Parts: sequence; structure tokens; C-alpha cells
Amino acid sequence: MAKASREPKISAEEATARLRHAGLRPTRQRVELAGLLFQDGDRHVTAESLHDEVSGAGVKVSLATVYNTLHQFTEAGLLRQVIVDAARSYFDTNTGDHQHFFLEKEGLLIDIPGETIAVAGVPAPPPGLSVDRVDVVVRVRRN
Amino acid sequence: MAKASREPKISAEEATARLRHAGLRPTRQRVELAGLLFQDGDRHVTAESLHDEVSGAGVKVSLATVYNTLHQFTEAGLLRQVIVDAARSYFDTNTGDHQHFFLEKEGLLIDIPGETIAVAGVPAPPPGLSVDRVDVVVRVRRN
DNA sequence: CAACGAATTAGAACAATTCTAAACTGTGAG
DNA sequence: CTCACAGTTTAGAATTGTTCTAATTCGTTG
Ligand SMILES: [Mn+2]
Ligand SMILES: [Mn+2]
Ligand SMILES: [Zn+2]
Ligand SMILES: [Zn+2]
Repeated sequence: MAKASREPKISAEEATARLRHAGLRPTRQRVELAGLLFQDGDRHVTAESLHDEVSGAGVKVSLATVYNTLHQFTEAGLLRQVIVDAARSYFDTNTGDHQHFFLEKEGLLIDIPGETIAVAGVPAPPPGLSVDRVDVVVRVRRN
Repeated sequence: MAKASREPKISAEEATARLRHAGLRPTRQRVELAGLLFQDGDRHVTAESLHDEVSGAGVKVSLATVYNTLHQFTEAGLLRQVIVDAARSYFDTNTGDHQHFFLEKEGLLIDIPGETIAVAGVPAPPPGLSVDRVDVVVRVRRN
């Protein structure tokens, strides 16, 4: 009864399996970060916020590794990058089709399920170009 | 016949009037920048691109002033900021309702007129929040 | 338990942007 | 027209988020 962790985060085994499945070596750092990122449904993190979180949990991981890991997870399809703020990059654990509310003031992202919003009338792109994706950001403020 | 300018940019008088109307002192720098920005319909500039442009035209304006001016013009409603790239801020001379194609690779923005795209099904924001605007970015790539 | 390539890391480097504080300039009162 | 003064510009330093470098450490496989 020495260790009394009360976090409902996914087990190291689950994280390890997920990493291997994605073709990534399950290092201590990646297992820790995956544990935090994928414990709950949807999360929107920043390199800094995740670094603070993992550090706050007493785990030593450098900020450079957090950046590396976020990018590797993104390349592996485990995360997706969201661009809503000129100053910060967000990473989203929800890789499915969906949109966002963005609370500029507090840097908060809230998911809008994929089927909720319908975008009609997107014109054909100029010749030689093809559509990669359509992003909708609903910018909101406190009233 | 000494000076043979061939730019169809708006006159200094027009720029000056526009600035005064917006409550901004028509300084040499602001008049030059307004002349470049508002000569044609729609433009999407970056602080750097505008600085290069004005410098290339032989006008001496510091980069700090370009940043100051872009922000002042934005506050005054003459410009609007567009967020599509985590690394760069774009400013748009089209302040009306419209959307964009964004060519990530070359940092190119292309307007989509306001009535073209219809966004339906935007849910009510969480309590205490109100919608400020809905941005649609159609990310495209060369094929 | 090597050995070797992959991953991590501290710290330097970068790029975009903002800040500072000193010099300059537009304006309007006299 | 002149001057005074608030507003503006500017060089350069500072800040911030992110990436790079090169040395160390680690995971995997034989
Ligand atoms: Mn941006
Ligand atoms: Mn930055
Ligand atoms: Zn999301
Ligand atoms: Zn535009």
C-alpha cells in the first residue's frame, strides 16, 4: 500500500500497446504522455500545458521531448493539430471530423461534434488545387 | 517629367482622408502604408510582406511601425486579422463577411465571398458565452 | 548482456512579435 | 507663423513559442 495513485489514467500497458501499434517505441516519456493524453475522451493541449501537467505529476520530461512527442503522435495519427490562435499551437486527441468553439480570452477549445455543423457552398478551388479539409472555428466570448 | 510613378495607388489625399476619418493622424508612414494597402480591392498581408513592399518602394518605415500600424488599422476597423497559420499573422483589407481558401505551402490566402458558403447547425454556445464570429478556412494543396 | 540505432535533453538558436525609451513630427493655440 | 506638447516613430533589446544541435541515455534484438 505504498503507492496510492488516484488517477484514472490508462495503464502503462494500454499506452504501450497503443504506441507499438502506431509504430512508436514505448519509451518512459512517451508512455507517460500517452497516459495523460488518452485517459479521457477529448483533450486539447498545448506543448506548455502538457509539459506543466506531466511535470506537475512529478514526471521528468523535457519540453523538447513534449514537442517531439506531440509531433510524432500527430504524424502517427494519434493527434491532430488545431490552428485557432496566432500565438500557440493546440493538439487535439479527437482526430475525427469535428469543429470547435474557441474562447480566445482563456485559450479554451470546446468540441462541436462532426455532424452538427453543415458547411454548404464551398466553391471548387482554383485550378491545380484540391481541398484538404474545411475548418470551422466558432469564436466566442464571455458576455 | 522627373518623377514617373506608374503605381495606380490611391492618392495621398485619399489616404489622408481615410485616416482622419478613422481618427488616426495622417503621418508620412501611415499615409504610405494606407496607400499600398487600399489601392486595390482585397489584399492579405503579413507584417513582413508589407514591410518588404514599402521598403522596396524606397520608403523608409521601420518594421515596428508596420506592426503598430497594422494593429491600429485593425482597431480602427480598416483591417481584419486572419488566423490560419500558427507561425504568421495575416491582415486582410476586406473587412466584410467572407471566408478563405488557404494554401498552406505558399502562405497564400484567397477570398471566398461572404454569401458563397453557408454554415448551418452551429449550436448555441455554452451558457455565459456568445458567438463573436464563425470562421471557415478551406485548406487546399497543389495536386 | 552487448551493441547499435532511436530517443531524450540542455541549452543554443530562431522567427515572429512586442517593448522601451529616446528622438521626431503633426497639430492647434496663441 | 511659431512653439509646445501629445502623439508617433524607431533602433535595438526583450519576450515568446518553437526548433535545432550535439552529446548522453535508453530500448530492442541477437
Ligand atoms: Mn496566425
Ligand atoms: Mn512566436
Ligand atoms: Zn477538438
Ligand atoms: Zn480575405
